[in-house]
Amino acid sequence: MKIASVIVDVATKQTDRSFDYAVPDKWQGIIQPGMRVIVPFGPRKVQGFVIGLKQETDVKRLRAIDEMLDLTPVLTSELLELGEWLTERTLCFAISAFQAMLPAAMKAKYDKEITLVNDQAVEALHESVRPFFVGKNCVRWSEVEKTNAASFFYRDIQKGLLEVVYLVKNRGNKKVMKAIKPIASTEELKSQMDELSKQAEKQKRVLSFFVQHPREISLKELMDQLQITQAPIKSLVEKKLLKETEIEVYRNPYDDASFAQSKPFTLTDEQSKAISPILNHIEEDKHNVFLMYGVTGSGKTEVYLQSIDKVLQAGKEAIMLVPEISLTPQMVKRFKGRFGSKVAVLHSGLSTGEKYDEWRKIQRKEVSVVVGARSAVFAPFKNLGIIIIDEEHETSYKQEENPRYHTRDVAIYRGEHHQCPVILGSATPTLESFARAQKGVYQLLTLSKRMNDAALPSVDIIDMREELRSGNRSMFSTLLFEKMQDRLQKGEQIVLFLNKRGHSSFVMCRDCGFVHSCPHCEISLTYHRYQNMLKCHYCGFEQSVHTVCPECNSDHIRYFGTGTQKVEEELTKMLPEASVVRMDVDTTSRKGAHERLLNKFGNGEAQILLGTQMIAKGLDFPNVTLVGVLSADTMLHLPDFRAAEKTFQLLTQVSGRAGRHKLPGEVVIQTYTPEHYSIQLASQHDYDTFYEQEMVTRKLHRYPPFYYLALLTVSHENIAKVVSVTDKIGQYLKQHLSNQTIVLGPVTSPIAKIKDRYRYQCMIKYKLEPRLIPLLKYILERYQEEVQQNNLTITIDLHPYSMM
DNA sequence: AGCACGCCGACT
DNA sequence: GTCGGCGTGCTC
Repeated sequence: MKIASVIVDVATKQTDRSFDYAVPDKWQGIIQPGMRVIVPFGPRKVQGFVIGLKQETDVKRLRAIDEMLDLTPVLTSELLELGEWLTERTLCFAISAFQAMLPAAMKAKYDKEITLVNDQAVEALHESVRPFFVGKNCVRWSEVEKTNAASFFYRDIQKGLLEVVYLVKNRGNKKVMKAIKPIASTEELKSQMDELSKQAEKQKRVLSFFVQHPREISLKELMDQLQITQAPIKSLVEKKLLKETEIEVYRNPYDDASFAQSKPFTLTDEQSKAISPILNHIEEDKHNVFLMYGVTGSGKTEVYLQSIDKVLQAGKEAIMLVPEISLTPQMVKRFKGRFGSKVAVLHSGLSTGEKYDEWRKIQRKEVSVVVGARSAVFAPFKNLGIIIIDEEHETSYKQEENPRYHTRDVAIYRGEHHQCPVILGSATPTLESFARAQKGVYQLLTLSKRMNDAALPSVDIIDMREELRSGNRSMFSTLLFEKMQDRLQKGEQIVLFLNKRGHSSFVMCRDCGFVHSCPHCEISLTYHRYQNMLKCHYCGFEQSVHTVCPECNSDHIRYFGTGTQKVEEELTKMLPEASVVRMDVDTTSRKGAHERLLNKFGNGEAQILLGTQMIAKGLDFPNVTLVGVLSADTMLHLPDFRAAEKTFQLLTQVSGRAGRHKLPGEVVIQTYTPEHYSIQLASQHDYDTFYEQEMVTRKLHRYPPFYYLALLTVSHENIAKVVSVTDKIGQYLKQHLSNQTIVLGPVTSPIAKIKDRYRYQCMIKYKLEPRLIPLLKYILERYQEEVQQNNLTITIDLHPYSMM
């Protein structure tokens, strides 16, 4: 095969196809589909993926592959096919699909180097260029860019004094260690040993070591073991008896030794009943999707663990997906405890290099279980036996950038390919999944009882309007405050939940109603007390706080709404004896902060854990007996048809943090809309009724699971442009789609402007619309010119999770 | 996306 | 007559 089809790393519509390259003779039979290569592309060099090999091409001026980046393919044939499927299904570029399947470390970085053609050229260089070449003959372009000498460089390049060299670099990569191995036979080593002079005592020791252990060993280890320095080893290397090599070492974010072995539990009757169809499917290599609907604390994890165990016994591999694993070191502990070094962990808390190392372990077949977040669904296993998605309803399973895929869809694709079961687990399944289970598309498995016969916590709903009327203006209701005092006295722990970070949600002038909003985004600024700044949570804009209103000069500036910072302040005032751990994006952004904060709470140093979304899931602390939800309605009023569902899920998940062990748990939910069914039903732990009721609403308003959705968003700096383009697209869709399909809009996005760009959208609701994808593709092509020239962007999200 | 090429106005 | 601005089109 002399010709390779390559997808190049240039994410544009025009280059979203394969380009043919000649395979140099030296790589004939070595280059395979799924490998990364460096190819010349126009005047520069880019990274690319080989997607196929062939003998012939119509291309007249073939160029040759420049470099091979991999010795074995990084994408298996299954993943190459999956990439194609993703491209089609999410309307993304092929290159984006491939890159999403690999760790970020494998993405190329580009740079240029400017080199001197010859030494004499220095004299002729422009005077502002010459200083760069003192004592060296090449300069990084990135260095030049920082200065204003760029144009003089161009001139000298044109004059032929300088030359441009394009570089393609692999990012942070393998970490290697020096190692030593014998290259002579054991006999030879022995005889050489005798020939050494008496003074070469240390060299003898080294040789005798390799006679006994004729294997590769790291230099450091060898030196430690024999209590010697590098010198004697070096001499032996020079004598060509030993060889210095490099071995790949893994950065080990989780030290395997530190995980206590955990033994399988005996399953309850309910668990055994749930697991048996899964085990059957594993035995018979059969694909099916199971929805494991189990209340919080019902022991879903143990079912996962034992299913995976079965898969490993069958010599196959397992993928375990969790929403965001850095949140649950507890989960990692359980998996490492059960499966030890067979487990790789992939999540956002790891550095680029660490992620790459974990990925390499999978590729090199050194592990057979992966525990990880969304992207771990692409783990390059070849013999998959099961895929499990825990907390199936979590929104983080949907990628909100290209390719906009849902982990569940990818998991099912791979499950079909490998003929293995896929398990979706949740206490509050998405309506889509539960409806499919009801229809028999998925097989429903139910766990209705908590482990250890623990009761579900009792829930009190507090009407905050009543509190206000009776004169309580604090953010804690009387009941919640009393209960908090009680727990502190008993030495038990409290979790407080509020899904708003920062201090206040908006700042308003009470005289004229002026609200501080971001000049680049149509959204109010949030006050951050710590830095005493107003911040935009969308674009990062910051400004200092005015003491007088910029509109009317009044000094009646008030801070409305409550964020985690404000609650923390209030807590230290009202309960000075309690130690509080605050967890939100602001306190957990630094690496390892997450785990540190959780440990502080876990080992009892703090009594109160206060946090946003991120503390709602997966945490399991036996001493927590009270959970307070400070404001249950913040989510309910978002412009999102899933608002009720998300509220229900969140309240149920948060409540589930209480009383998971011996001590009974209590939950206090504070709200301004206590009558809302999602709040009422969450307090009664009644998913089934919630499902019924929410389905009625969805049917009425023609939302999923009754209809599929597609969201098309157009953005541009000029509002008139956005409106006219969106309008044209809307018209076109309305004309060409079936009359059962509903095209809504164009309307402004929920956030009308982000980073100085106006945003309009069309929503498409459809049941059966085979022409939708071709039509959307056509639209993208049709507006390609404008996209390129005018900086217009069109984003299409098929099956969106967020309407923003 | 980059990058070259080419056309046009402003200047030595 | 030359430099540098930016619109246009191509990359196997």
